[in-house]
Amino acid sequence: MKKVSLKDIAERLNVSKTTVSFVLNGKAKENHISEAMTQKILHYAKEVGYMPNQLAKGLRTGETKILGVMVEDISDPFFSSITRTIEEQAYQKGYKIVYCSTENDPVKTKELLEVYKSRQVDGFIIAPPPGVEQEVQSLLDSGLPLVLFDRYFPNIPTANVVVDNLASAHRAAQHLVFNNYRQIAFITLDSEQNQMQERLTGYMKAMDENEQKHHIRKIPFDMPYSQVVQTIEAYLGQHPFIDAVLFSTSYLADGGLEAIKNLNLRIPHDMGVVVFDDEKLFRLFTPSITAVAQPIKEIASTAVDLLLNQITSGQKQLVNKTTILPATLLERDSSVAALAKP
Amino acid sequence: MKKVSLKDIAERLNVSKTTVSFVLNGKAKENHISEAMTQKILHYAKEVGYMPNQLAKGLRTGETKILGVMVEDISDPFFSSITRTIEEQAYQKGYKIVYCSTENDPVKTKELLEVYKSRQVDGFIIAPPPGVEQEVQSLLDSGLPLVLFDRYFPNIPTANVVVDNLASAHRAAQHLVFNNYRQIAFITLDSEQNQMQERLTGYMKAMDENEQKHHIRKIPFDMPYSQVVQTIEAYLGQHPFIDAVLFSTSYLADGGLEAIKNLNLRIPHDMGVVVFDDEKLFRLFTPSITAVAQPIKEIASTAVDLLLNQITSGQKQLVNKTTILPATLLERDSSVAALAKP
DNA sequence: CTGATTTATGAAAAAGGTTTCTTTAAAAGA
DNA sequence: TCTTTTAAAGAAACCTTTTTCATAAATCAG
Repeated sequence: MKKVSLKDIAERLNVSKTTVSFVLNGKAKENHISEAMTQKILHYAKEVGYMPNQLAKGLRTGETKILGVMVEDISDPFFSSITRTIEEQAYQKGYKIVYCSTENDPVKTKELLEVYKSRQVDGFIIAPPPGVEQEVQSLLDSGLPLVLFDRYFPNIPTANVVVDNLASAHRAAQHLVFNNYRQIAFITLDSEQNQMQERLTGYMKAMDENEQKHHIRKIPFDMPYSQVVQTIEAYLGQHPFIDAVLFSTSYLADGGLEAIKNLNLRIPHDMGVVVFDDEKLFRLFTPSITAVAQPIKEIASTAVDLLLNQITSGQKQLVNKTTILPATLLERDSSVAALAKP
Repeated sequence: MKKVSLKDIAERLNVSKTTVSFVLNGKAKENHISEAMTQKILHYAKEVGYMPNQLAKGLRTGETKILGVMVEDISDPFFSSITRTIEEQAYQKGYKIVYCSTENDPVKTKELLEVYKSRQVDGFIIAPPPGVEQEVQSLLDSGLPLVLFDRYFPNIPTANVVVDNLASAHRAAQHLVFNNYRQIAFITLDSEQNQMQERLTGYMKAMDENEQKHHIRKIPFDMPYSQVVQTIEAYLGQHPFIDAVLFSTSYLADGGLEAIKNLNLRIPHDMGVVVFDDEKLFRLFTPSITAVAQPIKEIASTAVDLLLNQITSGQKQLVNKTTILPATLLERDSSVAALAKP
């Protein structure tokens, strides 16, 4: 049951490795291998269950058929469903993926990038943490196929796929205004990443247009969950006039919902709620939670398509294109006017 | 900025590849490389940012420092959090992971196994689908380090890590009995996998001990979500006397909760609910959902430890050990007696 | 001073493929 | 009949490392 190599086959059949390699790679015809020989080799290879060693293959050809995927945290529902779709799409096209969680840590990310490069992945799909501009630029310079998603660096000409964060946040905030909420808070991460900045801008724009005050609370990025709950609880406690909250990420939303529950505030009567990123169970909540849903499948398959294009077309053409997809506001009970102000 | 190889360094420094390799692998001393030479090489390697090609290294040494992880579906919260912890643990010990979703499909799984073998992963952590006994046995035969989790094949002597499914299900059902529910249904997957069988047995044992009738509904494995909802809705509609449900997986639980909502049944008054596998948001539900929580971290780190032990100790010793971890019943509002029968 | 060690380094093989270049024999063209 | 093509297959280089073995000089024992 030991694994059989191409050399083994060649020796056993008394032919050269060359011939075997040609046949097994479907290049028999163009290299004038006789039909008899072709069949003999094919048959024997199948019989012994030959599988080429991909390391050797990758070493020689420079192609590994592996894509490196880097997300912030694979246990986050948003990222895990994106990754799932990426995996599916890539698999269909004959690619495997290796992935990792960056934890939004630039140091870890840089390490991981080196690891992936040294494993000669054929391309990258990355949700980059802040502070890795240089590394991304250098990937680009070395001509490595690369797609960023969820966030990107505006002054690096990569291929990106994101949702229209500004418009989505604006729409979400506007929706709360329509529903008669008058003191709308925006709870977000203290982050310079562009998706967060855009969501913030969208919120502020909506407030300005409606001549409402800004109520912005920025939570440090690495704060553990229990503290997030406490922090939001304290914030809402100290600002009792706030009658609605827009959460910029589902991580914050979870903490926020817990805080609201702890404060015994009734949704949507005492507090309207809209959340960035839908979660499977939000629909089943009582009341159901209004959410901005990103188009997971589209994001993932666009990213894969863009990447595979770069890979196959020898890159250097479709790059520097930011694909902006629309997000959907799922209007559910947690923000409904009729319920809010009877 | 092109990548520099060991050969490049050797040529540039006018030394042999051997010397460079020894130095860079910390084997300078034992191979009598002079301190001056050592420093020169180290310094230059750092200057040009040398990173060894892992493909070549793996090809030569047979070690890749990569672990293959196969789960049913990476977008399932249970599996994604397990995977996250596996990743963390493995990373700390210098291992990277490649993972894939088997979709519980034996054919896809067999393919993937071949892929991983041909990439020479150092070991496997697998939640196996049904029907891959032969492949698992052959992995074992070829001496490949391997750990199964979540489910396993009782007559294959692998290392396994699971929770005590029988006792957990028994405890969950018993808990419903204590809370005065009298017609308790068990909604599960139509699956021969041993974790499902054990949960079923645990439920039946509890019913028998309390002289209650079995109400078992098996849902086909590959049924799409919307149909799951319909099916459960129909089942509960046709069996109106059922006053509590134990769901054997969170996938079914999601569908079941939606069905219960559609039927306008009040939890826990009209229907007690206990769910296998906790989800982050169950705590925040109204009413909060009672769940059997598996010890994610322990499962993952036990699996990694067992695997790494096999790898480093040249395997063949700790194998054939099934580690059974306890699960926790998180008693929340969806199954509480006082609320149920006022 | 000679033979045995030790020190410091390099040459070459090996891992398992792919690919370019040859080689040999047969077929085709002149 | 002699040269040119083409068919069929093999030899060898190459991708990048690791590792065994060899070599030369220096040191040491006697």
